[in-house]
Amino acid sequence: MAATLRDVARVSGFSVTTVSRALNGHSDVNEETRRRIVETARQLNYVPNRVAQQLVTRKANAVGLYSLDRESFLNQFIALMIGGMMDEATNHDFNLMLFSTQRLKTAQEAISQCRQRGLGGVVISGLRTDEPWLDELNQADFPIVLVDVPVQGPRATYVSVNNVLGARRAVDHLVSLGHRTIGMINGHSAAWVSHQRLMGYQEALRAHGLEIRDSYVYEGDFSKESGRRGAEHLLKANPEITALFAASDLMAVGAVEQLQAMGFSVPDHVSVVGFDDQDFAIHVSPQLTTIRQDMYTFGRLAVRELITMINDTAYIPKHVDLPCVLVQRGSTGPVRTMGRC
Amino acid sequence: MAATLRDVARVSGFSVTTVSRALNGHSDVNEETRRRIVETARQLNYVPNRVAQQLVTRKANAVGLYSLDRESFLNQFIALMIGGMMDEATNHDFNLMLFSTQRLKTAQEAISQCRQRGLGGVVISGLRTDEPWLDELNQADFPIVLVDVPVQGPRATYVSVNNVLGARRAVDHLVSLGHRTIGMINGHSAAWVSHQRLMGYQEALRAHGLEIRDSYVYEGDFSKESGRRGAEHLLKANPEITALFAASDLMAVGAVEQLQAMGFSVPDHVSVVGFDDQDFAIHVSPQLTTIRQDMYTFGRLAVRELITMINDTAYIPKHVDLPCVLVQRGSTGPVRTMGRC
DNA sequence: TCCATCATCCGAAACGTTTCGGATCCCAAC
DNA sequence: GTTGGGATCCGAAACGTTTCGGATGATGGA
Repeated sequence: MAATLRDVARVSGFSVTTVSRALNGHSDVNEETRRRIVETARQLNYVPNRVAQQLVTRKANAVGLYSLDRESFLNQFIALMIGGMMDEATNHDFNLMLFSTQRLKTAQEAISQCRQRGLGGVVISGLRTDEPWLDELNQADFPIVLVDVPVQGPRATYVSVNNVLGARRAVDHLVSLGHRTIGMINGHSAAWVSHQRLMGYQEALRAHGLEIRDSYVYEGDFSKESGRRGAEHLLKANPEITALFAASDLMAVGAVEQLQAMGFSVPDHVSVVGFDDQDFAIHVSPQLTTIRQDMYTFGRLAVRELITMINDTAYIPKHVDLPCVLVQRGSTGPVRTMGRC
Repeated sequence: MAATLRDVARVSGFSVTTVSRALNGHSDVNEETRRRIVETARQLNYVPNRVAQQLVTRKANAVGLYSLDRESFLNQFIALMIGGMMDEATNHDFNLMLFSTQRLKTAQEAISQCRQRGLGGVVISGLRTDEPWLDELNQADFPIVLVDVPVQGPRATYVSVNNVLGARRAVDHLVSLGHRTIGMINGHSAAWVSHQRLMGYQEALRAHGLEIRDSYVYEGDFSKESGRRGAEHLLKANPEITALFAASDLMAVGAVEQLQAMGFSVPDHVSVVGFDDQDFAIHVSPQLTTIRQDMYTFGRLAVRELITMINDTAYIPKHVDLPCVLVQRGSTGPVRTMGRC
């Protein structure tokens, strides 16, 4: 069907070897013959068979991506991240092959699937920290980049937003508005980011000389409903709270709705800041003050690190830690010094 | 490095041929020898090299996916759709290879890229109807499934939500609530879905014996801002309008915001129904009545059609047209017979 | 004249599979 | 005893590349 290297050789009158070397820009081929070979290749509409190339060079110019489940709450983020990965990969003339995390039983299985396909490396997203086989990963001999799950080895690393910093910025913002009693609605503890965000929250409180109370922290699960419950529980148990920091926009929106249902005005009575800056943050009322993660850049950096690893066997991968910024909108405001209601 | 078929042959004492046939479940191999071969394969940790397999069988068990740009307004949909594609592909033991639509110049280029990789077919999403090379696609000799762009050929088809039906359902719903003067905020005309939704809107009006007026239709561009402008323009020009149908949730949200800013209550004064059922539809106030498209199923069906085409050369691909349903929420209500305000 | 060097080209092996076309052996039927 | 046929196995070619290790001929210097 499609023209092969042999066809080009036959038509142009040179050997397969010479045609290959001509087309690949090697130096030991006369400029005139190269010209003729390139010409007949064009005429025959020749395109190299990458599968055959891959078999002999053992380079796929492609990486794997495990993703797209266990993270419904981040759906739109995934799209942005994949977009960034795609662009970075395309810049390096790489392609992306998608796998489902669904049926994944062990880390070895993921690596093995990629090896079968001849892929150079893999980025895995959507893992939980309590995954039993996480430890295998850091000593794997196959380039791996994890997303939002800490791991470090000679051929493995991870990318993440600086969650500690993000949480600190959220609290800093609230403190700068005069808030002194700040509650937190956290995500579930199986997510690494939950620990980090709690840490940032506590660091910030400490830095401002504020007291850290366990009763000010509610453990949710990133869902809107848990944000609702968190707000209700925190404000009933601690009526002095004037601001809430939620570890996700979804929970923040739930909290706002619950507060409004309880008769509080946001931000007049209680300020709320979220985390993520998802689409809907600007569609709710009031618009959500939140911490923005740049998932596009995130994806780019993940793939960049991976490709660097692939191209340079000696390269020791570094942890990529992305800054995030506060986006100030309508859900936060100065504390009411007169007390509430 | 990794064990090869030859290794298994050497260790087990059989020929490469027999090992291959044993492992692939062919009938002309003794059960006892098969057992021994499988055993040594397990011991050697043998996994078949799919690249080599692919080279000889010319089956990649993988399809391409062009996507992930030109459709920022549908970001989260893409994630759901890819999720569906992944699952369907995985069920057939297929993989998905991602490409960027960004640098795509011609249809031939897409097909050629996939061919190089040995892929069996491709699904392309995010095209515009005014793409100059759309016509090439329907007579391609390479299995193609388009998303939301009509094309039909021996090896090409498209999947789409039944936009006409969806729009009709939206209008039916409004009419059943007593509305008789219904405006529409449409998307830009470069999108095929815009034409379809307008058609459905008009069909429904006709079916209910209502007048079709051009002045009741505003052409937006799917953005929130254009929804805002649409609502303002339509209600200023036609104060008798009591309901709006927007061709996207984003425009619907914009319309609601604008209406509220103009002093109208939604749904007491004006009802609004959207299209898509995006995440944020339940986070806005009032929650959005809208037409839900099931993008997950959408992705599954796209890939199913493609794989059927790949596996059966004689199969004539069918247009897949997904039903969509009305989700009734707070943004629509009975018309106020007493007039507005 | 001879030898070294250089530019240019090519044959053949290799990558790891699948599969075509036998080969071998054994047993039953004639 | 011959034949036929089934069960079981294997050698070798093929898929479309890349690349190692030369081969060839021309050129220039000694």
